Amino acid sequence: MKKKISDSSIHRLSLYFRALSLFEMENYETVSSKELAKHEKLTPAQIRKDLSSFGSFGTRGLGYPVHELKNKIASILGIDRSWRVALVGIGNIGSALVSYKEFMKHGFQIIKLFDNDQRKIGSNHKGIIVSDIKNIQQELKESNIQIVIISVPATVAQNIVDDVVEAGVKAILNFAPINLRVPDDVILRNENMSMELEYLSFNLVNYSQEDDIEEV
Amino acid sequence: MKKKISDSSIHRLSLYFRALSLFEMENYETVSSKELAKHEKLTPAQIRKDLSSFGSFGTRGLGYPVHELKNKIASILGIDRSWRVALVGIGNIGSALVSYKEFMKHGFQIIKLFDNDQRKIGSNHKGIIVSDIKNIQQELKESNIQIVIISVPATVAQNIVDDVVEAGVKAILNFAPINLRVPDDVILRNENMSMELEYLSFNLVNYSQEDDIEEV
DNA sequence: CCATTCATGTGAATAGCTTCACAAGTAAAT
DNA sequence: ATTTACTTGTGAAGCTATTCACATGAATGG
Ligand SMILES: NC(=O)c1ccc[n+]([C@@H]2O[C@H](COP(=O)([O-])OP(=O)(O)OC[C@H]3O[C@@H](n4cnc5c(N)ncnc54)[C@H](O)[C@@H]3O)[C@@H](O)[C@H]2O)c1
Ligand SMILES: NC(=O)c1ccc[n+]([C@@H]2O[C@H](COP(=O)([O-])OP(=O)(O)OC[C@H]3O[C@@H](n4cnc5c(N)ncnc54)[C@H](O)[C@@H]3O)[C@@H](O)[C@H]2O)c1
Repeated sequence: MKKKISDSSIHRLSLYFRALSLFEMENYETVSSKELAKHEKLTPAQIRKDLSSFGSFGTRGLGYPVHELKNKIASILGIDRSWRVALVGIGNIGSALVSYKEFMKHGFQIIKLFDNDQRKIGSNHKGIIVSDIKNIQQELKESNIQIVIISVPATVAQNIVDDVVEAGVKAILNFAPINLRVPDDVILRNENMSMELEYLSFNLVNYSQEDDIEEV
Repeated sequence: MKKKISDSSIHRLSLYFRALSLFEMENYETVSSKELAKHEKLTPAQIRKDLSSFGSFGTRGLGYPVHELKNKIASILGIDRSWRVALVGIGNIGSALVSYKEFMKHGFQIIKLFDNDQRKIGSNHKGIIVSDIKNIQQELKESNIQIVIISVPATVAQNIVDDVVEAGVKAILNFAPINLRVPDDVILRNENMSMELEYLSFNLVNYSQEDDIEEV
């Protein structure tokens, strides 16, 4: 029976991968949990705990082998392979995402684009011809798409997601600010930028230095 | 002494605000924690707990007054006012963010843009003239900027953040995939889209239905 | 070869967050 | 006025995540 890995632990694995990539470029042979922790502002114990749920990768007294651990984490995260990704809604944010090279580097290949705007359908974005949203179910299946990115207005997102789910896609990354309903076997993540700005304003209002006098 | 509010609780406040806005548009007078919970896939108890750290806003037997609670949460989150925001790096993602109307609606006004590309400096984006990055410190101070969005390549992000911090800005939203160092009194949030895709691939690899047979 | 230093891996302890469960308050119907 | 149906607000319980602390093992230097 596999142990359930927490969401935060998964996210930290991404950080470790990123840090290890940098250490590798600087020709480090090994790196300790202490060094990794400093780099990503975490605690050494947490890094060791996180890694220990997947095996023993380090050497006592020495640390972790950079290259090897990086590959191991890539395999754990599933970024040692290629993922077939489609994106729906080639507007402001959609276009930015299609141009983002980092995705490709981590194995996420955007190979299909969908929109409902006649001016966009048939046009070429980074070598991909934009398909008509009408054909989405058929084309997702044909291209064997595994992950779909949603970057359409919130009002139409649920309808599109229903189609995407019906086409058998099991993983969705949503940029529309709306709580989408998907079946239990579909993994949904939301990217909500307003939320992060609101986090900042909350802290500015409630915890910034000037307010301290009120707390006495 | 103020009680420390958890990050997840702050994020949920944003969800409540969004849900209440919808309920308000549908002319609901009141809404129960149960209804809110269903809307955002949370538990009623959690919503009541979250709200209770800021006061008693509901009426037993009836629920919460939609309009009033929405305003109250807006005030708690600090989105009942206007924030002066600057954005650095008018590339793919930067341009998308400048065009994003949702930010404005929640009080985040992007009023300054910076870049180091001569072709972009002086050009007009949504009514804002792009400034030379060289003058960032002076112009941030002059315009009394409170929040800065970083959308430059990771390699130059730390340098820019150092300037931003020196100019007295206390809140930063970073899109570059790098761990930026800021003093303790500066609030930093990172928006990392690769991380979310990696979360999806992790779950596809580790928990999707097809793998279940391996777990027996 | 032995002492010293370093750093992992992991149970145990602690801290933090979520859910439970219920007393208490409100509204509406009769 | 009383009953019924509802829903809040909140201590307490339960659960999850993080940190502590140390036994264990590896490398280095004299
Ligand atoms: N622009 C941003 O920086 C930003 C940031 C965060 C979130 N978002 C969210 O991302 C989504 C898109 O934002 P945007 O700024 O890119 O908007 P946009 O209007 O520029 O793009 C939306 C695209 O979706 C297409 N579209 C509309 N209805 C469709 C349908 N039924 N089927 C297929 N395509 C359809 C449009 O033709 C357009 O190309 C929105 O939900 C927005 O809230 C945007
Ligand atoms: N494109 C995306 O969808 C996306 C998604 C997530 C994160 N990001 C991150 O956002 C950042 C920007 O990505 P992008 O795709 O928009 O890249 P981009 O190259 O299109 O844009 C970068 C912009 O920054 C400007 N710039 C470069 N150096 C600068 C400096 N020293 N001072 C001021 N401006 C400078 C460039 O002129 C350019 O306009 C990167 O860190 C990237 O990893 C991008």
